[in-house]
Amino acid sequence: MEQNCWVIVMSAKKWTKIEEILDGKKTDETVNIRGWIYRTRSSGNIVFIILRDSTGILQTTVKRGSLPDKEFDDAKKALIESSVELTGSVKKDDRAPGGYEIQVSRFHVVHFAEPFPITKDHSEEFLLDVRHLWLRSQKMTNILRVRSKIFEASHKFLRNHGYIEVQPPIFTTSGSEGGATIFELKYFDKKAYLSQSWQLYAENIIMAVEKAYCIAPSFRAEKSRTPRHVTEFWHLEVEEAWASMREMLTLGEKLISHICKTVAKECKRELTVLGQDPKKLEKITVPFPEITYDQAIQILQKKGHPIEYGKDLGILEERKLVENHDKPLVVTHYPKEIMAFYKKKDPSNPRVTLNFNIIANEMGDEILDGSERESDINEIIKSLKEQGSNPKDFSFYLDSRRYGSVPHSGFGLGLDRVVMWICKLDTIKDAIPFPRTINRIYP
RNA sequence: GCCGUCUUAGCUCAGUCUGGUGGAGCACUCGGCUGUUAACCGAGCGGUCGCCGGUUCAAAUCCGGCAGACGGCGCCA
Repeated sequence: MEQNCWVIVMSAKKWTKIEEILDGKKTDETVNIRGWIYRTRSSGNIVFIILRDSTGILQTTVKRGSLPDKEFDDAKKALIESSVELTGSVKKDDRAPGGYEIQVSRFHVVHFAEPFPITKDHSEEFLLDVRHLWLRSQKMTNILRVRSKIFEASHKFLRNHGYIEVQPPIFTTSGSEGGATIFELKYFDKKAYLSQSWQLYAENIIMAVEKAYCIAPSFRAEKSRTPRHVTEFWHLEVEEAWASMREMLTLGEKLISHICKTVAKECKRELTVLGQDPKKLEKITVPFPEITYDQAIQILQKKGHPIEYGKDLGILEERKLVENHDKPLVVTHYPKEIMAFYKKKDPSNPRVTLNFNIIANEMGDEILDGSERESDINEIIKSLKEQGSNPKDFSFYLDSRRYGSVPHSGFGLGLDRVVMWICKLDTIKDAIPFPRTINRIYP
């Protein structure tokens, strides 16, 4: 009964965020705060409890005699991650981490936590096993904030430029990147597949709305064991009728630049904690340096890196190319034979396609991939047959070339890789809250 | 798909080379401490040494097989 009254009284109170206290806005005031125990230490008749909320961490001191004995005893025995509500006086104190502390006069444990599995010694693998709990860490919280801002900036930018957000299906009947890497599942008594890309739908959608985009998960059953691959990733895709390769490339560069500048401006604190310098991101301005595939091969050979014309650029080549760059690098006009069927041949050089890749500086991996699309239905059917696909499975897609086909272009941006790049993460697994990889689908 | 490494307490690891009663730190429990900084001091709790087989008087340790995980490359965003 007594406890219920306390809850009612507490819930009527105003709650102060830890951030406000650390900013010095509440010094010498009495405040109510609530959160989770981040660290706790006791020494006889004083307990130091570092409390965490969504905005930061703050030391609180609980002294016997300054509050009811039962509350002192509760404070002493509450384990890490217990949830608490407390009242106390804010004091500036250099002995406290962050420079401020609360001297507690009331202490209410909302829930006594069981021993928290994450302690000071842990491996990357273990943290993935308990990812649902590790999300509470300062590192993951900061990443989630930056990630949210990247998504927000992307939506705003594209909408401001007149693109319509159109949601694609996730259940599909055919892939776009070749059959080997697609997830198959039972769809009642039929086979279905998880979407690898919205592109085949997008090329129809633009015949209606002209400028379209989506942000949706894409699924790839690639057995990739690298720090840059997850099987479920968030894909930002843009498709536009009448647009040339050059127009799409320019849009992609502007989008990336806009994301960087927005995050640099609005997530300064998070970036700094994560080890990224916001000033570096502010300097990601358009245009980006640009080379053709042919030039890339020449540069690599000149640097003494063994590669032959016609071989796709791997991570080692891409890293070499962006060495000492402070902006992403654009590579265009890859050989036709290593490109997907829908990429348009360059009329002035049929050996290559009108495509572009954007490689992130420092990280050295592809984040954006785009092209002008092949508009000749016979060329597409020929390419589909060459890659072993049955054109009949792509009938709805081919309709986009049957009824008023127009030149058009588009690109895909790997948002998780953008998060990884901007937050300077060692692995893409930390860029997404619950990563799915070749061996992990839990939690 | 190719190559490499690893598997011992809830977590992080030593111990394996050179076979002989399974260890440390953290976490947790109990005790001590009125200013700690992932506090400290003392005690306690905690194990099918990944699994199966072999060698041996004796295997965490040596040999064979299997499984799982991690890392690098390829494929891709």
